[in-house]
Amino acid sequence: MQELDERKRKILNAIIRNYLDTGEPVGSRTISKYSDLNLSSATIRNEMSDLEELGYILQPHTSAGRIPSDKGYRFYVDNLIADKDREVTQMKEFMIEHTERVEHVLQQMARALAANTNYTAMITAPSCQRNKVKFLQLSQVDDEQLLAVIVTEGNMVKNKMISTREALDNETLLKLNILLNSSLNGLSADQINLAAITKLKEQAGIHSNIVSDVLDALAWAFEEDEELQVYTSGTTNILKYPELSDSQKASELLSAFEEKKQLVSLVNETLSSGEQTGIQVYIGDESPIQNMKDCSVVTATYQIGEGMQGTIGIIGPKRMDYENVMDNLKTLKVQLDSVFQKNKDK
Amino acid sequence: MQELDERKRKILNAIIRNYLDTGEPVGSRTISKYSDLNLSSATIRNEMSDLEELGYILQPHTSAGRIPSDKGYRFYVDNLIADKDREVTQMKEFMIEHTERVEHVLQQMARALAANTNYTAMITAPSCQRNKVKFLQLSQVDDEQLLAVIVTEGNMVKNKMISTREALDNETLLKLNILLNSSLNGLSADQINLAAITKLKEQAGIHSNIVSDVLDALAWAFEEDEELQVYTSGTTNILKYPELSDSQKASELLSAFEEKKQLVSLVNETLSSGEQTGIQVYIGDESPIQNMKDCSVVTATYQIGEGMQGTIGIIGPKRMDYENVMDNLKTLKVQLDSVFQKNKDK
DNA sequence: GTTAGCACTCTTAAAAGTTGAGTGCTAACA
DNA sequence: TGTTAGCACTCAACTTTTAAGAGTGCTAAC
Repeated sequence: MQELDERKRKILNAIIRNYLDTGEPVGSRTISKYSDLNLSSATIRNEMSDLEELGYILQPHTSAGRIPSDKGYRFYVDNLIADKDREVTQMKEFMIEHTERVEHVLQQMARALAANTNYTAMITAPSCQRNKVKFLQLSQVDDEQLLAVIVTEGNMVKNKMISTREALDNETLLKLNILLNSSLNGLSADQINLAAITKLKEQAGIHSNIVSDVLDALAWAFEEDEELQVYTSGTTNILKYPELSDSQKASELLSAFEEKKQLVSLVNETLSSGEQTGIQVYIGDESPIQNMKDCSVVTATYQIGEGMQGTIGIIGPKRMDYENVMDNLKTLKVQLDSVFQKNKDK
Repeated sequence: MQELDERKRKILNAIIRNYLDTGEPVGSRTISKYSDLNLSSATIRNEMSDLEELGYILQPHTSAGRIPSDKGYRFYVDNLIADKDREVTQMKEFMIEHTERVEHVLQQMARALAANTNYTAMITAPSCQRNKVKFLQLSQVDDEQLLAVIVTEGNMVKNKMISTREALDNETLLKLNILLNSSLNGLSADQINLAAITKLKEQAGIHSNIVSDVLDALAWAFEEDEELQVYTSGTTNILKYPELSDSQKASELLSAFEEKKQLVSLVNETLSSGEQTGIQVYIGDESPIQNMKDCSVVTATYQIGEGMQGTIGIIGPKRMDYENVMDNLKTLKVQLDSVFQKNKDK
């Protein structure tokens, strides 16, 4: 029924674990001694030969040990990792009791994650696509400029300058603010449709052009959010792994981290994967980002009610410590969930 | 009178220019053929021997060509670079006509600079140390949270959440806003002294604790500004230069770029150097950042009236194209000056 | 089915040899 | 006195050789 019997699984497991440790191809003798199978190296060799034929492991060259193939890693991730109960990590101390700027929390998280794992960490701010406006305010900053401040449910603060022909008087401003708040509060981006906009403009009367600008600002804020808010940390960690640190590959990878836009496709892929509760693992070519074909990427989404969600990701060599990484991600995911939940309850 | 006669200067110049091109030690024969001095390699050798004794050039090992020493580069930068008139670069197109968020402008600038030079670029936002408050507003975001929005003269927007025990009514909020604006507008950080604070609190009456929080927020905003607002681009460019791209050095440098805090000392050094109009060049050990002892750093400050200023920097190998870099910086400096000036005039 | 043994392969590291750019020095020249 | 040609010498970098070691596949015996 199964492609791999118990013994083959044990051997594959042993090979991969060993390779994760050392980064060196692992030979039959090593397994024979290391594992609790009590088999001679010759027997292991036979099994390895089978495993290679089945595509789970491969030889970098004749008469070298074996290394896991992408398929091998995949099997490992799917079947061989024990789902061990995770303890609370020291990350907890980064949790902020009082409401702080979300951006800082995320940057801290990324830092902790990178330090914990020795790989590269990325975190995106919760996507605002279906996020709700909590508070909105226009202020006259100087004669020709209005400042629009937008606060979302998740306590993200956005602001945008709006140029105007001339200053508005206080009363008008007050009215506009009341109007905007009463009309838009509690609405998410996709709830602000044409009908709502038309009605709003109608009510604004001669100031409908300002309303227009505010809506633009709103759209811009949401959009910017989705495109750019990616926090990374530990990008230089990849230099620690010889298989990634040659000039060519390292440069490509680091550029991808610097130009955060590229990371967005990773996020989109993760978000749209349906697998929203668990953890996503992309091994080698499975990754949506071409530059990362020599890496593995592990992602998780964290969620806040109402479909608002963000992504956490770890990028490292294929031989990353999947168990530890997945563990870390799970923990962080839970914590982020609860942080944002708390803020929301307040 | 001069330590170096005309011929030695020419030879030194030729050596450095050649080395900048190739990155390889340059030998006597090369100079003999390449320069317009019409001297045999033997003569050049004699001169080189002198130059070495004087400390301007050095040999990586016996029987290799010569490379410039830090002192050599220094002489080159100070004396040998022609101060050519710079044309308008394509950077102009990044100039934003309408008032946009400063952060974006700076990030764009950094990108352009890095692309232009093939080195790493950094730009700091104008320091707020002596920056003035232009506008300040408190808003009740929800029952327990106030949002303080601060806009400075340079159109930097800062915001900070303030937790309160209970919601304030509209009228109180209005009064507080008026009080804060009338008291603080036009003041710079160092003008908000104890006397001003005491008076302000007095006027705030029972809400003096909120005023306290606002002042904290203000201090925090200014502080954060100074510590973190550094935009970098092209960090991976250093991998293009073999002398910097070995794992060890590259990793140190890239970490410095990632942890932007380290770059702050560079800024402080530059700002406090007095040399406010021109361009500062740190060669090798001259750099205030230890990690950069194998690099050269070129910085410029741009200014906005009232002592508000920021820093632009280029980090690259010692054999960077100083002429081009200094040119780029000068151009950008002028343009930044004018952009901010324009915003201010508006 | 498992294991021991052996011949064979292939990488890696070290050693030895080769090359060539570049120097320093000396002696001759203008 | 400054310049140049010539030559012996040095040293990094490259190539080749050699040796060692890890690991395999296969066969034959248990």
